[in-house]
Amino acid sequence: MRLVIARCSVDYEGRLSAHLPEAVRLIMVKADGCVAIHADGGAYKPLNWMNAPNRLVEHDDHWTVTNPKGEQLIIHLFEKLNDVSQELGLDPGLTKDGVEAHLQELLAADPSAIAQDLVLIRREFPTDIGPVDLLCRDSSGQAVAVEIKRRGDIDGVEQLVRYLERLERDPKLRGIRGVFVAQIIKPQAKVLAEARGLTWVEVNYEVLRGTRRQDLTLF
Amino acid sequence: MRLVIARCSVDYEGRLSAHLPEAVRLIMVKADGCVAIHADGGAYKPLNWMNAPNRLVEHDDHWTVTNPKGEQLIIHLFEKLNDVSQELGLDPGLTKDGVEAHLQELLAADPSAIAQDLVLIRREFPTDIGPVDLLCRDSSGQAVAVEIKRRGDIDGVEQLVRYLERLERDPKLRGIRGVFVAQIIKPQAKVLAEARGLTWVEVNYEVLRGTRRQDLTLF
DNA sequence: GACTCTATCTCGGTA
DNA sequence: TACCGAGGTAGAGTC
Repeated sequence: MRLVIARCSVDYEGRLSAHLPEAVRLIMVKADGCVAIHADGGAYKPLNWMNAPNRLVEHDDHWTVTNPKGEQLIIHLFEKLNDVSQELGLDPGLTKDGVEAHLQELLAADPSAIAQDLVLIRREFPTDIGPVDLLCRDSSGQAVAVEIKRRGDIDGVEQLVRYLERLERDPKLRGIRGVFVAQIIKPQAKVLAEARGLTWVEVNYEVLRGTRRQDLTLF
Repeated sequence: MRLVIARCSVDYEGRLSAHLPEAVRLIMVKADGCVAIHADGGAYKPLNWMNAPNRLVEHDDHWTVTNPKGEQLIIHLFEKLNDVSQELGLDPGLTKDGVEAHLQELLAADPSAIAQDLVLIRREFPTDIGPVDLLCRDSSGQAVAVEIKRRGDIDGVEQLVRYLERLERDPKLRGIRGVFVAQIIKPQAKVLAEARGLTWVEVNYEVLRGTRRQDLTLF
């Protein structure tokens, strides 16, 4: 990794045009070749960047970074205040807990957290436009498609509607209904879900995990 | 801005749990207090981070970063390889050109670029599931909802369909029709738009801007 | 390679 | 402040 602190101006031409007037900034060049230009504030997103793969050419007073799509970043350097290079080596990578996949695991293990009478048929039940998170049946034998999100947004409702359209064509699933499940569901998404004839349920990850742990320790 | 290159391990507890095993990484601390931990690859996104506002406490062998929501980042430092501090000063900021907002401005100023007989009623016309980009009328007095995208995708078509459903309920807008406008519309989106009874128009940003400039200089 | 979907999304706008 | 929508979304996984 190379870290250059310099007074510079930057121009990006690609999916849009963007210009940064002259100021002191950090230019970060990683081992994979990607370039990011950071100001001294404004969270982790750089002001401008170019992902790998790309070609970086250093001239006297400016650098050009070009990627295969023809997007281009031009960095004009007026004054270099610092220039450090350091090998970091490969990173072992991040492990996460508490994302949508975990929510899905917990609910698959115990669909009654969604509705008391639900029984799981399959996780990631395939349709020709992608897999439904959970396919269940209720006590009346009715098929139920469940879409799970960490945050319930309008997109998720649309996704479930698309799946239901497909699933309805399967004679074995005729009359299938949909449940939209998330930790928090936005008001718009609730309105849309109801307008589309779906029900929605908000669940709590911590409580679910707690319940599940109890289940596991009880037997 | 402070740049520390160190052998470290990192734990984040907050919206999820995340763990980084020991390795050499860049720790970036910006003037606003935000902290980001970068590996030497994987584009511009850090492995772990904590946005401002937060409180950073440095102990001998570890740092803790806590934000007001109770999220916490703990960085264990095993070996410091580099530690540079440099004032960058305030950044004048990025100027962009060619985003959806500009397209919307241009088309609001001259809806005839979409269809010759269109007259603007309102920009960002509100519905209970969000605002429609443009609400217009045509020469026959018919209401027309316009959804504008930089890139015309299936999502945008569905968005417009949702708005039309809502708008149709307003007696003053009964019979409203929809036009989907973008610089480039994907074939799938064109097909879906037509299937949903919408018309679509591809517009050219450069030409629009040119036309508008001409308008302005002509009078 | 194209498509799909998640995200500690980030970021800006607005009520 | 919270909510909503755009993004050069990025990044991961799948087909």
